[in-house]
Amino acid sequence: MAETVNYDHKEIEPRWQKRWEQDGLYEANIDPQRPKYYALTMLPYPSGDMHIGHWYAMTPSDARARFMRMRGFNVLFPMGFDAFGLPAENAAIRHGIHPKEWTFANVARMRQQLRTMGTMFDWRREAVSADSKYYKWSEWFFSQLYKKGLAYRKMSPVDWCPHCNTTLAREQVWGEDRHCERCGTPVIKKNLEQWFFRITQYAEELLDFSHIDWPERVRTLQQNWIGRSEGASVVFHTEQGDPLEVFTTRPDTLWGATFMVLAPEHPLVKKITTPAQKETVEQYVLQATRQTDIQREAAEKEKTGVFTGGYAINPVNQARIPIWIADYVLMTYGTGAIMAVPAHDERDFAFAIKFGLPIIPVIARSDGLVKSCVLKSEVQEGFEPALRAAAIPFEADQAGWLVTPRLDQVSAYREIARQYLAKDGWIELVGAEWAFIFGDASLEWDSVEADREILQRCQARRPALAGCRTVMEMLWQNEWYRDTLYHDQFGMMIHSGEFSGTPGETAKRQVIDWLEAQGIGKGAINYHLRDWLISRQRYWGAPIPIVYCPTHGAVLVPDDQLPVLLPDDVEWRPTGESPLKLHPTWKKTTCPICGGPAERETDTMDTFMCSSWYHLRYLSPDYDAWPFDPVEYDYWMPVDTYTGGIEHATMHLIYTRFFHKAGRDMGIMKGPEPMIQLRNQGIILGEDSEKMSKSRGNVVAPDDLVERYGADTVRAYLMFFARWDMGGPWNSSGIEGTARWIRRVWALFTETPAAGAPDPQARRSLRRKLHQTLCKVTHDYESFEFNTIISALMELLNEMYRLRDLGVANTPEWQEALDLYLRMMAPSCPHVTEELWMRLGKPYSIHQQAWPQVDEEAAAEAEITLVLQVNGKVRDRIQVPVDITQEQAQAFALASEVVQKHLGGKPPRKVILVPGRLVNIVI
RNA sequence: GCCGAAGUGGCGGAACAGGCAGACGCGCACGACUCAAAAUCGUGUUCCCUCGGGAGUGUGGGUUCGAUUCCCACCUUCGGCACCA
Repeated sequence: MAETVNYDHKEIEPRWQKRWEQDGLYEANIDPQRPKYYALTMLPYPSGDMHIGHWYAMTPSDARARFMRMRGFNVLFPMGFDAFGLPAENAAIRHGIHPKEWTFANVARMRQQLRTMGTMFDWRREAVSADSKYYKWSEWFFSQLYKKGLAYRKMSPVDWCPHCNTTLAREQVWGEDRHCERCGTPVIKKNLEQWFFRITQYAEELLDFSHIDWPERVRTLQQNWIGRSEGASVVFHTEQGDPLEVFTTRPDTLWGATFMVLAPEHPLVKKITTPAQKETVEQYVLQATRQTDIQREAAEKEKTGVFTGGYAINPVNQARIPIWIADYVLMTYGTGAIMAVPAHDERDFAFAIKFGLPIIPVIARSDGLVKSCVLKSEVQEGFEPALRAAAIPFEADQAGWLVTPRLDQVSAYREIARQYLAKDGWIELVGAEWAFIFGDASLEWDSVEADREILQRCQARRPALAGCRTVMEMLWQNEWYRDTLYHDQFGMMIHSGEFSGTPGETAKRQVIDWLEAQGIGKGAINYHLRDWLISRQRYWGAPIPIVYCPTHGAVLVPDDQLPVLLPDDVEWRPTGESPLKLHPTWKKTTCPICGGPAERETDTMDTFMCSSWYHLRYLSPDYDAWPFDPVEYDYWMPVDTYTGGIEHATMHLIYTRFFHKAGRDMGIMKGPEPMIQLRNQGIILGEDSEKMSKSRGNVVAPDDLVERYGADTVRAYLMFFARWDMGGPWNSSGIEGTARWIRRVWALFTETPAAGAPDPQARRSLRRKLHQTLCKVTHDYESFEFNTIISALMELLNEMYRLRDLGVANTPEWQEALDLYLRMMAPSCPHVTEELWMRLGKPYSIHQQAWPQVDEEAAAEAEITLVLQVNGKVRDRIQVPVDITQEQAQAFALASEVVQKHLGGKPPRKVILVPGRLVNIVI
């Protein structure tokens, strides 16, 4: 064996990287003989420098792709660049470099850095989205979507970043202050003609995750984002006779709809507003549309709104109810109009209390809570003893009684109330039971008319209530009642005509059926998901292949004229307008239909459009007849394993699914989903536990680490230092552990074995540990538990060091251990294992070797440690053969001195035997 | 407010399916080698203790012979959504 030399990553790593590239070791080609495996990791944006986060995302993914390759799969593991986007333009503005130049220089630099990681990327398949031979097909996909009616243009209020001078998609607006994802500037609303993709058409299908193995977290995020609500759409009519459709999730509360609210932008607002209200309404509308979202937020959710003067008819009970407008109703959801049920909707309740609109409870409380506050002046002597006699719970104070009858005591309580009521007094019950007991009558609070009558009677009796506009407002003044007045639970319907008494479980369904039978409404489903806004008023993106002709309107650029190329000579300084708009000639063109003069669309596409199909371009980046080579597609697709950050859950990961499904419906793609298995890595924070950022100065530069420790050490440390899906704060001293491990591997594998008489026991131990480790490492690679892979290998190494001193180093078992150890280590540390593999005289390359098979027999334990417990506490441990019988185990346990001592002569009451693990003696 | 994830030594983390808590590593302490340092190697390292033991996986309860693991309530941290009718 070669003389011992020190481990020198600087010599080893570049040498093997060069050799692998020369040999095309990682080139993946179609091979029908072998099962394919498409491993994909999210492509980076070429921001200039590789971040440790890129390494964290890519190297464990690479290790797993290598593992799959050793397991016999034909693995495709490609890489590319998501190269369009704002930072290129911002850099251009700041440093005066052309975005194209800046981007491609960064791509070149990052490509270099990526190569130092020792990954198995097949670079022949690299794709760069800003390359015209790539974006030609992004444009082509736009055309396909347009032809299919999935791309459309509309005037729409959109989020606009005043710093980036562009619109943003809903998911690119972050945080409570609604700031731009890229630059942090709070966004404003603008009304613009914009292009959208009709992703909402796929909302229902996107909720179906049955074909994919994705983390629960991602599925939940997508589910919430899509936000499906089941309910009914119900048609009200204005007094003028115009239909006014609303969506509600609670058709069972229809009888409690005491007013309606329209979004300020609602088209009917003008028509229903009465002359008297005209000015107020116009002012409110103006103010609402002018306000930015931040201003709306700043209002602390205090409800605002104005009455239009118009009325609608509630179709279930013909009640005439006022129509208001308020900005808490959004034009973008449902129909932009709601029926307000203030008794059972929190927002409507707040609005009604503020503006004095009537609130009628129509759903009974299901918790049975009933409250009745009785003032001394309202009752005669004997009230309290009567309560006591009936065992009705109450608290007394100077002013009176706070009575809380149980539901089964309510009728008894009503009787007492009637009996002891003072002249001109009244008593109310609130909560699960609503009643107003006057001397001459008990009034049901079941309609707006009843509300008025009850209020009048109360006000007549107590002038202090003169300021109250509704019964609920009166009750609301009593602090003690507050938690009992409003709820949004399902429950038995009350005050709802013939539906009163319908139980909560079936109410919704029954009302929907009835609405359908009556022809006034039907079951309906609504989604929070909005159509995907793709227009960006920027230069550095794929052009939207549309031409505007004065006679023919928006016309697609014919496929044979694609790509619409970006001009190089643009003025990119920020003006608030798209640089393409300011270009002197670029937008001037001719209409593809009539040949007359026409103008190009000057907006470009959201970069998420480009990244929605990059996994297809990788298949054949130079193919020019189609976005991808169908032969490659049929072999490689779908992606078997996709890895990347969870931050894309509601952006890229929804878009790419939509894209695939739309493509499938157009006959371009195949199968239900583009990516079968998804796994997310966590985020590495700075050593200060804060997000890494240049301004904080806590950024960990991978290049420095590679220089100092080598790529293998950095790779292993990234696998070892945390659970991969969790991430966590970086710890710079921890890497010493993996560095030491690799040095110890190197030392053991390059030393000349000492002669010695092999101990048969040690030889067996070595094989046992070796195959146990193999079993664990195999399992952990399969389930992405990278940290325990490295720790298992460290354990095995420690054991090998121990056994080496017992003379096993000259045995076949030792040779087997060296061989398997390197194979197991190869995916995580490709360079050092290749080097040691060569030094052991084995055939090039270790990365073309098969993953070893576990020898179950060798891995089996001969002896086990039997834990002896007394009353569930560990008292002793003994070594016993694995095949020991239950009786023997019990006998051994009782024979233990320590156990006997703890038994203290008492007989065991019970003995629990867990085969192969423990004996628990209960006394 | 709603939804989700996570709380284990000084630190990162481990524990298959209810059965030995703290694997592996960092750090630290002591020792060996060295003139010395680095590197390397060895030993120890949850806490308390009267050296018999006792306590201990965010907190408080519960189920069980036995709970980091299951159930209930709560606290803290992180992430997402947020006037979505």
